[in-house]
Amino acid sequence: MALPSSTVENYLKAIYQAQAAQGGEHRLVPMGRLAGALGVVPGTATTMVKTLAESGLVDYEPYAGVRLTAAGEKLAALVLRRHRLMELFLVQVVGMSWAEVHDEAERLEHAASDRLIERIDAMLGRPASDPHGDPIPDSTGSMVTPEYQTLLTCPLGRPVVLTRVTDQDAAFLRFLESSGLKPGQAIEVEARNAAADHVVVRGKGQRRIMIGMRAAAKLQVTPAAPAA
Amino acid sequence: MALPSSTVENYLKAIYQAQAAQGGEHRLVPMGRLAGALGVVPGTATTMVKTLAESGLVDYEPYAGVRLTAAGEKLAALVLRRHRLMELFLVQVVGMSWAEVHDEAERLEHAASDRLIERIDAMLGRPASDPHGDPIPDSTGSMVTPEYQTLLTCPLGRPVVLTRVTDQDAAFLRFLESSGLKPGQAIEVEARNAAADHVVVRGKGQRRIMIGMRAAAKLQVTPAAPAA
DNA sequence: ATTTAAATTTTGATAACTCAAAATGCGACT
DNA sequence: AGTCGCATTTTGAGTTATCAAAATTTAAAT
Repeated sequence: MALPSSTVENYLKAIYQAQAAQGGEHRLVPMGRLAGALGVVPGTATTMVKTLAESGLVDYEPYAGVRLTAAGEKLAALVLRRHRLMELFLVQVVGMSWAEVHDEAERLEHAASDRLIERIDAMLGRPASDPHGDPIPDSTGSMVTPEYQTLLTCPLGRPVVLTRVTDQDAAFLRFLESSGLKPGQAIEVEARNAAADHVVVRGKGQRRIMIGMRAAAKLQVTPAAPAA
Repeated sequence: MALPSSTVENYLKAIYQAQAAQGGEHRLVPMGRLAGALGVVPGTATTMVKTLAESGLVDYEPYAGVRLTAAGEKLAALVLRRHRLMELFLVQVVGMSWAEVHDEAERLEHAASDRLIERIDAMLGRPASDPHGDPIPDSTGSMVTPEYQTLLTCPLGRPVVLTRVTDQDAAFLRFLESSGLKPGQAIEVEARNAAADHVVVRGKGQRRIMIGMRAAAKLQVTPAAPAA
């Protein structure tokens, strides 16, 4: 079996992420959603998915959707591993900004050899997560995906740490950065106002920030570690 | 005009390097040679070259060969720039070995953005040459290609510095490395023996090495700088 | 139970790149 | 000058990935 083309890698990655976004491990991803995520028309996605199914990488149920097999899931996880290690490398070693590494990694992930990825992994000290807080699968393709609370669900007035940002849009990331909201930052949710559709956050030692609820749902937090 | 595909970039690079290898700037590269360099059958090269000619990147003379236009030459030089900066980066920053970076850079050169390349260039201090001693074009695509002597043409018994190695074969490079023959090394050609088809070299403070003349022609040197 | 709206699949084309093998042109050698 | 051999080009076909638009299926609404 030949190496998967970068198109195949992108389909697997998109299916993986759509499955994760839907919560259900075993839930089928509808074609329309997949096509949208990949920027192709639905007919194209149908065609490609049928060939992926023939390769044993996905299960395809006509008119219902698609889901990764164990083999497909492993491959997808390895693509994610390359992507996330590359992002962290670009930030920590090359000094690129948090906001601009996603697109770069999107292309480099298909070109980097296993050897290079292994080197980067070692160089960075086998990191557990990338600059957005997304977990990095290990070289066997297994990954722990902790469940975090979001700014919408965490307790009010309690210190928490911003842990993960589940959006790669550069403009959004630049906004967060300019507001001091990067993973690792200690923060506190001061108030939520459903009517105004916003959440009030304060970064430790920073000024108050108001964020729409749609955006707030993308910021995941963990309870602040008690002082040692 | 859309970005050139990596296929187009590879054709331009191969034509550039074939022209350089032929010495003549304006000499035509025959189709057979080009096809061989790219690992395709001659008919494929003919077809591609005709489309490159339509894009104004090359001049094509049927049955005679192909040559880069000014536009094609600039593009080729920028591909070479990405390749060579990437190689140097992989060696100096990532710590990969001299012998293994060529293939890696061969793929990364098509995926790296201008922004990343600029960052790498700055990070490395605007280097003039890559780990093999090949000159790195600047961001406008212009490059100075100094003419060096080789182990076959330099004076005997005179101290020189190994400056450039014009072969990317990993096994050959590993041999050179294990013999202490990397660019920058001070050496001296002790003898040449045409009948035996070999050259005797001694690295400063190292043991004597015999190299076949074919290989010796690929090692370029400059006169050793007089002690300051 | 029909009808209808939306999603999905199918069909027919296209673009980029490639090969195998037949046809052609070019230069060299008698 | 004529022919022979080799390089090159042409032809026909295949692969991968895509789109537009027609046909179909499913599920929801009346």
